[in-house]
Amino acid sequence: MGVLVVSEKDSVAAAIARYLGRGYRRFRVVGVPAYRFRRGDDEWLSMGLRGHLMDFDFGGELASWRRTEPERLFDAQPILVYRPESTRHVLALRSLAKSAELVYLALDADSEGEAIAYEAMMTIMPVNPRVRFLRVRFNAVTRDDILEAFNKPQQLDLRTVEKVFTRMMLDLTIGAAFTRLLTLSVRRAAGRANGIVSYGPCQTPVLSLVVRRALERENFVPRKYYVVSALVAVDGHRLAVRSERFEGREDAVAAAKSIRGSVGRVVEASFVEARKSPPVPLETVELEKRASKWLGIRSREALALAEELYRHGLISYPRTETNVYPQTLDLRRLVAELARSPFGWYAGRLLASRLSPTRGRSDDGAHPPIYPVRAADLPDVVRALGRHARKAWKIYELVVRHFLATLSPPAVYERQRVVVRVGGLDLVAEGRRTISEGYWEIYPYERIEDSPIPRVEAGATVRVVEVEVEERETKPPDYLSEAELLALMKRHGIGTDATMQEHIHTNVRRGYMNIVRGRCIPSPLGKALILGLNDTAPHLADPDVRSRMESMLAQISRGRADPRDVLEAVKREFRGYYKLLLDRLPSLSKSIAGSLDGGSPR
DNA sequence: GCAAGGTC
Repeated sequence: MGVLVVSEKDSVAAAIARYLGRGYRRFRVVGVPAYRFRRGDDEWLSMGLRGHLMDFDFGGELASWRRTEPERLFDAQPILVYRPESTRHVLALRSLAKSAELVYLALDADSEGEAIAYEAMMTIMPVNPRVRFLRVRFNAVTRDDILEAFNKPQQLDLRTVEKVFTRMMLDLTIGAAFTRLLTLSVRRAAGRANGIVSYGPCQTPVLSLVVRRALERENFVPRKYYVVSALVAVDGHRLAVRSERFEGREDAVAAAKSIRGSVGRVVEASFVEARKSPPVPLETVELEKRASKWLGIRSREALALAEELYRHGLISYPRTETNVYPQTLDLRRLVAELARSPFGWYAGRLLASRLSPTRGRSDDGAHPPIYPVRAADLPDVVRALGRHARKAWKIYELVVRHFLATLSPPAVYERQRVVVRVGGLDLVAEGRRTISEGYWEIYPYERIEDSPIPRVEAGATVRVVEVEVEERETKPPDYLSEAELLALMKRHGIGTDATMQEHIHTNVRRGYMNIVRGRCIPSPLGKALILGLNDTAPHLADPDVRSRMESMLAQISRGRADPRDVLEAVKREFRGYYKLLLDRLPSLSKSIAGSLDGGSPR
């Protein structure tokens, strides 16, 4: 019998051939890598796609921005077409499937995988109408998981396919309708012939988060406040202490005067042991946040570098929302492998202990967390990656250190707090002292420097040695950092692990914002767009539009809603917003056009 | 030329 296994990417196709067969041969069909092996009496083939084969688009008249009124897109039916860039994979798939009797759809075990499985099935059926299809689902590309999945084949989940296709149609319809409307009217108002003013249910809420913070910062009015700071003598130590805030200078001065040269008592002295747990296994968004915060590498570049490292077999698949190691992952073997790396001094030590990894709470069902696969040093990475090597090494190092940290003990430190009361005034000193470094030793990014205060006893007498009033000012919030933005996107459910950094980048590409030293600074255009939308149809820029849409879509895969009903309901909602925009279009486009002085949309 | 989601 002839059997074909279709997976989402070449790396998985190769792994399947390796685990299911006893030896395999790699070959190419129309340039696409494929694998041949025997299993029992059967002849098996395995090939990987490159994600989706198909996409929705507007055809004919609907493709014309000028001839079609954008609002008409809400009534139109987008068509499913093959992506031009997947031609070779379509041909290869048909060629390999032509004589198969059974096709295993071994795409990733997530929603997109279900849709891609359907696309593969649609592609094969015309050339081989009698073939049987089975769906296999595994949530880690390990021998055990894959063997088990093939022992328990399942059926394609058509409801999930419908959910994904509905989302694709909605995103296209909504994105195209608003982008065309905004673009054409802003061009008219600005007297320009080019430039795009886009709207999207992910990109625009992201921009809205950035603008919101920028406005908070720019509208911030600093306020002066005062604190009494003093140096007190206690038990032969000197201790720097500080009062709470005073709104008025006179009150602070009076309080300072009242304690000058006075004697008081320690009313609280707590020196308590506290622990900081090591991080949970690494998922994409965390990698991006940490790279931005600690390495100064932007999310988009961090993911691109991680992909390079993955392609060179140095780390596991970098697009994942899972932060729990699968049971089947041999952690000890990985640590042993890392013992040969520049981090071997630490890995070797871990090997001597029992390995108990931290664990998070999310599992995307398709990929394990990001972990190092192979030991490498800087020269190895330079040989493999060439010109990107320096930054790639920093990412690799982060992945290795993070992995080892998840297997390490917590950091233990002493949290110190002393309150002295002089007259009626409480003054506080806080400090900390490390007791045991724990995972900080391999994960210095999170290390907190010691700032110990002397150990004193409650009840001890204190004498004020020096006292002064400090004038301070409340500080405006900083622009949103990229790491904060990623965290907010995750919280609001905007985008996926693989796309979050793209939504940020789309805003940069469109000229809506810039990232300067890790901070997101909106441009006048970006601000004008968000302020304009907030004035006319605020729901369009609401950080929660995406998650509301997603929860409606989820009803489809749960079998609780008909896909056509969801499609119509969401379109009706957005068409309502479209009408609101139309009503105020002249002033909206004028204000956006006005923001373009000196800059232009891209 | 529009979006967001896969993959490289």
